[in-house]
Amino acid sequence: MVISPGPGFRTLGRMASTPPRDPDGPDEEPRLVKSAQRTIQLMEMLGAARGPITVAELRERTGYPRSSLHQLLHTLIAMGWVEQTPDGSAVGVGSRALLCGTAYLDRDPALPYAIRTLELIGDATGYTTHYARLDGANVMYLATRETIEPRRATSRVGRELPAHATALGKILLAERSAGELAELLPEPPLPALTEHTITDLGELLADLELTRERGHSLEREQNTPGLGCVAVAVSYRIPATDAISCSLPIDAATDEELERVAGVIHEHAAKLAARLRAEGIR
Amino acid sequence: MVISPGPGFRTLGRMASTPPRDPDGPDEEPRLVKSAQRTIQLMEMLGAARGPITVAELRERTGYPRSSLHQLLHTLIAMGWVEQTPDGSAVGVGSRALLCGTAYLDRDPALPYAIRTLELIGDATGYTTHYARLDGANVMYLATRETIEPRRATSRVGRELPAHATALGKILLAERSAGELAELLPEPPLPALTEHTITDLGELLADLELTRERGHSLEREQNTPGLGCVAVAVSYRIPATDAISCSLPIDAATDEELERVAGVIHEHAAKLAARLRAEGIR
DNA sequence: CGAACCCATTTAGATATGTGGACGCAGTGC
DNA sequence: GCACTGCGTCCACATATCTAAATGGGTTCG
Repeated sequence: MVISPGPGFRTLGRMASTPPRDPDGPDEEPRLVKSAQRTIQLMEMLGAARGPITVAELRERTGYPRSSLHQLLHTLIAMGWVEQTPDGSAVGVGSRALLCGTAYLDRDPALPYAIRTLELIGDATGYTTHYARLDGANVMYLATRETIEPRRATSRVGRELPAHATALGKILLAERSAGELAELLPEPPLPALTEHTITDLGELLADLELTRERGHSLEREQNTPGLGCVAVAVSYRIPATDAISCSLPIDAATDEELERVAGVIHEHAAKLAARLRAEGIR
Repeated sequence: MVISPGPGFRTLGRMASTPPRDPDGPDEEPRLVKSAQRTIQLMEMLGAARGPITVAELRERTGYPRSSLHQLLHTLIAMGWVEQTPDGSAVGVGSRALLCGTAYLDRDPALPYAIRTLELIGDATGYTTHYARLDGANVMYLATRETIEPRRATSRVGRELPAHATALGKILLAERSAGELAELLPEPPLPALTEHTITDLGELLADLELTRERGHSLEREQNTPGLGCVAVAVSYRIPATDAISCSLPIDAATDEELERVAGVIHEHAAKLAARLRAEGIR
């Protein structure tokens, strides 16, 4: 029961009750559900961790009070979205989360076509091929067609890499206006994955301009030592959100070879886009 | 990192798989968080759907009041776990959920070894190979090594199929005692995926007995028309939770060929299990 | 052995959320 | 054009959750 205070004061606690929030964001969200937010944040934190992490560490990182955290974890464990290590000392993402997350792939009508295209490109070039989508400032791998030597480290479906450090990302960034880029990209300096990653914004913009003229994007060891990449956008949306790439061992990544591979990808990507448009997939 | 399959759970959570719908019993639920439960149930419902579904349909299936559902959806959309179709009329699983869910795969120390084993078996047999784990009454596919002709329909990582309808599931069920099976399996009749699926419990138990004697499990068109399967357990846990299978076109699935393939899987599965035990992966 | 510490759980009061109904809008059928 | 229907949003109260502090069990160290 709340005693309504004197004149002028009708707030219950809504104004003063934003302790752990961005004080800079002036845009008030239309009342998000705190428990739901925390639930999701917990899952994301568990997902971002290398392996199982202890409850104490979770508490530290989230700042949630002990009892609140325990209640949430109990709920998530009961539902199979969080699992405990056999000794019960640490927690990690559970199998139900995998089941649900991969449903994202099923939902995507473009993917079956994309996968077929990857097969064709893989056969034609002999290199590992990827299909990815721009997700904020990152690219997310949606499908992979490995060659004999699997490079699991970088290719797993569902993984994200910074867009500016990948050929896939750069061809997609090249479709955006300067304003969109400013909103999309993180504050410089851009994070570096290798010593070749472009970290300077001006340099990136110049590279994007070259990419636009060229029609495909290139990258040499900018995200993974020993690998080079060439990517082409799949234009079934404007701006394009999806792209296809081939990864080459750095020794094979000569200008001529990259050019040749780019041609192959271009051809298949154009056919794929035409097919998607024709199927009404937007 | 161990899925606790039914029994074997420890202190924290009780099994509470359903929404709060039985107030009659002596419910000693350790107070699950309602918003968190709903959040997860929403995600699971979205994940189980074929594609995007309308809010109205969600409301029908969940029974949540309109305003509550909208608040939750807003929260989930703001966090990227739910996405709206371009016209805003329907919702589906978002990309962040994929990112988080696939982290389950990264967390599993056995998987890198398993993937290498799949490559070897795939090369040796020429068939599509799967690595899967028992998850309740289902098997969950954790890794796949496709051959040229991808059978995406059944093989996607993260998907689950009823254990009794798959070779992978049957070899794992064969490791369980009658009591465990009774707890694990759904009420008969067992759900059928094809006309060949075993739906009778007695028949299944007889098949499991044969499987035990044989050392590997067999299946012909019990889950997918046109496909047969043979599977062997990976014994690095007791009872085994993981298994490896090969899928053969039904025409190729003669007794002799299945026997030959089983031998190959057996050999590699034994090596894999030995390696996992030696690495201290339990 | 005991003190100090860390942790999961419990509790009661302080907040945040859930709920049903009201409202305005848009599409539909007559 | 109008009533009807279904939807998303808003509101205020009833309810559920969150929080901080207290509790009790376990482990570590001197």
